[in-house]
Amino acid sequence: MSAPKPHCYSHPHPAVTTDIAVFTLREDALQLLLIRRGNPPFAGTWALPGGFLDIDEDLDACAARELAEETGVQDVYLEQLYTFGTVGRDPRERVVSVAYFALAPAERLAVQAGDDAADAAWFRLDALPALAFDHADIIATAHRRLLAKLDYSTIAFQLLPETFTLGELQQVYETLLDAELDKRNFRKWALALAQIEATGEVRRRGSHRPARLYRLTDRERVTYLR
Amino acid sequence: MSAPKPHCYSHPHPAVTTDIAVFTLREDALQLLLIRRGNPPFAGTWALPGGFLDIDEDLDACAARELAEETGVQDVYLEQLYTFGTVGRDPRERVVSVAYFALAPAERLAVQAGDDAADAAWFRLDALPALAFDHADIIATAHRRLLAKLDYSTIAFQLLPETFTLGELQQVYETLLDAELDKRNFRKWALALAQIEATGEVRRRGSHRPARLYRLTDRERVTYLR
DNA sequence: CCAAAAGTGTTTAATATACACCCATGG
DNA sequence: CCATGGGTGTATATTAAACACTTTTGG
Repeated sequence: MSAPKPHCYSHPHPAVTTDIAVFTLREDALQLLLIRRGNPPFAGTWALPGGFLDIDEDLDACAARELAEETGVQDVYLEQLYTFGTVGRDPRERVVSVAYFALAPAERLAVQAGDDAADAAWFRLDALPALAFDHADIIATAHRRLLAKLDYSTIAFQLLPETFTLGELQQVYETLLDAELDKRNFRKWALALAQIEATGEVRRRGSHRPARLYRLTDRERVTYLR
Repeated sequence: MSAPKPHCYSHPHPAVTTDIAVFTLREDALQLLLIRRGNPPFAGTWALPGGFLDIDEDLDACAARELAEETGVQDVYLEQLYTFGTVGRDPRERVVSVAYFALAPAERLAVQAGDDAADAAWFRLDALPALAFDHADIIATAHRRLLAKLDYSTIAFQLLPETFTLGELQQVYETLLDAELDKRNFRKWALALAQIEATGEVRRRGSHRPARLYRLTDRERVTYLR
């Protein structure tokens, strides 16, 4: 039943995996992408997408590949989060997992279960199911990091499509911070960052004044403030 | 010549190591602890202390153990930094290194080469020797993180002994920031943090007014500001 | 008495917060 | 014409920065 084991070392080696916490904003809520595990351990349980590092593959590449294979999600903002390696976190063998977190606008996310995953779906962060391994810890760490980075980086812009209105940007911050912000102060702040510029276009949506569209000046780049 | 290789897996596993960047303040400069490698690869070259993860050992424990074994340094503030896993960063085999950074007051550091290390010594951060592997990258990342954390945490207090004067605290910040700070503003800020309290004792050193001693209220704890 | 670091407040500038009305559109 | 979200400025409060002299000690 067991496969041949041709990869031998003079001292024991842990396995190395990546796990990815992908956040997006859907239905005015912060949501997280999970897969339902198709194989043991924890078969049938929801988990972060992720998997084993190929021996000739960089860590970032592994995260991007596993995410694409298991969920169909590609070309998102990916950032290394923290490495989880507690003994016993995986019942099969010693596994050290390099966790990533990812952000993407909901528009760009065509999710489809693949590969190892029986299913892939979005969950509101405030209504997560039971999770495999220590993935609840990883998610908590990722969420903390995301909130901390709001204060001193432009990371939240990664949750918006290429062009967006100031109202949409404000909604992103309001959802993430779970707080209402003053419209005039927010706009002053956002424009003073000098990270966005008007495209010159407007968006007409609904029966009200059209909204000016903006884009990042330094496209797809997260910059640090202060 | 080669050892037996009794540890076999059905797919190839990278090796996992920890490397530790220990900072201290000595001679009014930020200094880093390096070891001279005793064995290939890079035998004779300076490198960060570190080594292979034991299969039943947590990552933090590995960092603490390797640091103690190779340099004699114990009981320092240790924090996971970033995981470096570029293919080819170690010529022997695929190695993923979970890097840590550490801070300690110079007083507590009785450095002695051990184990794998032919020598252990402090280097000013602005005068580092050639380094093994990608350790120059790790050090640069650690230094960036240290400076970033100055702004929003009490991490710098880890570079001071249990009791210290406000003048010493100011020197820590001035050295790290490479800038002069206003004494009155600095003291106002430090006391407003509500992280330190006067011990009631004073220190007499040199022919001038004795300085009040302070300690952290929440001892050995790094807190986040703002 | 001299040198050296410790200790102490006030004024000014910069930044952040509070707050209310008109605009342009679709239906 | 009305409902809806877009767009705009000023006054106040808070926080940060600039700045100089007296104190205590050892030698």
